[in-house]
This record gives sequence, C-alpha cells and structure tokens, in this order.
Amino acid sequence: MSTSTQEVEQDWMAGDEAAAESPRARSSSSSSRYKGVVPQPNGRWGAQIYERDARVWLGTFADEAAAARAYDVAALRFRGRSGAVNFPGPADAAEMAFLAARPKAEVVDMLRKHTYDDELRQALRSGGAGDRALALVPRVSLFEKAVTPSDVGRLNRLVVPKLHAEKHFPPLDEGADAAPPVLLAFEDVGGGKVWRFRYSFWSSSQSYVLTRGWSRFVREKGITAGDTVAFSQAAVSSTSGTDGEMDAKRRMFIECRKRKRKDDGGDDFCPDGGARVVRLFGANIAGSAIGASCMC
DNA sequence: ATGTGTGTTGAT
DNA sequence: TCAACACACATG
Repeated sequence: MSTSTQEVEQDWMAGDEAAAESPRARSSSSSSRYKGVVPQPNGRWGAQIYERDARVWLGTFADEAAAARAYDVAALRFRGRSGAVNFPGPADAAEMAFLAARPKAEVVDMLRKHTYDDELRQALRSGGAGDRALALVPRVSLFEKAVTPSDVGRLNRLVVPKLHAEKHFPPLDEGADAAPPVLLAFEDVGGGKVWRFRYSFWSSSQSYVLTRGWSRFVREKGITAGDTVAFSQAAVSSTSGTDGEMDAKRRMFIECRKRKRKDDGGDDFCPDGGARVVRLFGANIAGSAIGASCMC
C-alpha cells in the first residue's frame, strides 16, 4: 500500500459504503465496523491483532479508519498477503518488502507511535527500490556455518568450510601467487550500501577465507559467535536465454541468525528478543554485487 | 485527571 | 481467533 491513509479513506468513501453510514456518526460505545478495531472509552479507537492466542496491541487512534489501517499493516506483516484486511488493494511489493525486512515488534512499535507512514515513505524514498527489491529475490539455500569466535574476532576473516567453498564459490588459483585477488561485492539490502570482501585461500591453514571487509561487516551488523551464517543463491531466473554470461554472475546470499532461535523463518511476535538476522547476498567473482540485510 | 492497554470472558 | 467490557495502571 503506497497510498496514504487519506487516500485509502477517499477510496473507501468513493467506493461502496459512502452512502451507507458515516463512521463518525456513531459513538465510541458501539463496535467498530473494522476488523481489529475496538472502541475506547474516550471515543477514540484502539487497534489490535491476535498472534496465536495472545492479543497484540497496536495502539490507539483518534480516527477509526486510521486504526483500521494500523490493523491492516500488522496483518500484512503477521500474516502476509493472505490475511484479511480492512482496505483491500493491490499488494504493494515495496511495502511488503519493507515489512518483511523488519521484526514484528518494530512494526508494532511504529504503529503504536504512529510513525509507520513516515518510516515507510522514508525507506521507500532513500534506498528504496534497490534494496527492497533485492530482498524479494527468490533464493535457494546453499550452505550454512555457525560462526566461531575467531570468525568474529581479531583475525578479521571468516573461514569458509572447504567443501562448500569449493562447491559454491569461484575457483581460486591457489598455486599462482601472482593471481589477482578475488573480490566479492555485497550489496547491503537493509542499508543499501555495498560491501566488498576478499575471498582467498590460506595455504598455512589450508582454508578458504573471506578477509578484507569482513570485520567491518561483523562490527556493523553486530554478528557474534554462535550466530549462523547461511549462504543461498538467487533462484535461477533465466532472464535472457541468449546471454550465458549470467551463469558466472549468479547472485548469492548469506544470512546470519542468532543461535537461540527455535523457529526458522516463522517469527512470532517478540517484543524484545527477536532473532537477529543478517542477510547478505551477492554475486560472483569479478566483483559484481552482493548484498546484505537484517531482519528478525 | 485522563487515556491506554490489559484482564477476562463469551461468541464465532 | 476475535471483540466486548471493565478497570488497573500509566502518564502528565
């Protein structure tokens, strides 16, 4: 929904029930015609949604429609497109991505503070299309690794399990000392920035590693030992069948979850402790783009 | 003093 | 799951 609350309201007014009855005509003592909206003693309106058995309060609103809209946003985040909504409309991919990229608790917080619209507009405006769109890229899992203390320590490198490195990463000319460094560029889906890591083989330890750039990423994303880094790859979408070059530039992803998690993707509403997920994705050898994002 | 949001219960 | 209702508790 790229439309503002006002626009939605107008659509609704012009739509069907404009002539039926005015919501403002009724008193707060009666129930709301909107799903997830409950009257408040003071004439205002509260919004709520249910997660499992528990009620999640979405805040109070002076405008009944605003409360309904808040419910809609929560429904989209909690239940996805399939969830019933007060103001049905064409699914907005950008907004869905915006929602998907944030913890439920954060979305709820924005609703309660009435800052959702602002945050959405701002996000869409500034790095917008780029990172959000990337977040929607279908991907398939490649492999995972639980990062060790040294992976997030002073060594400034991530050891990539040999088996997986050889299977999924570009081949490295380990013999040639003069070989140019292999760089992997990662585009940060969450922040829109681009990260670059050096990918190399350390003969001393006989291991494949991501070096330059890795520590900065770890620091900035707050990755800690025990988190799991999961690599995945953009699902094949044979765009132009003529150009076989895409093959060498397959976009790859990496995501990191906090150790404690007990649910995979299905994040239940958690006011505070949500599993933090850092996701990278990107592409290949010659320095194409790769990216990262955080979500709960 | 006022408004919020939870406790709780009964329906769907 | 969901809303109606009462009121304990925040908030200023």
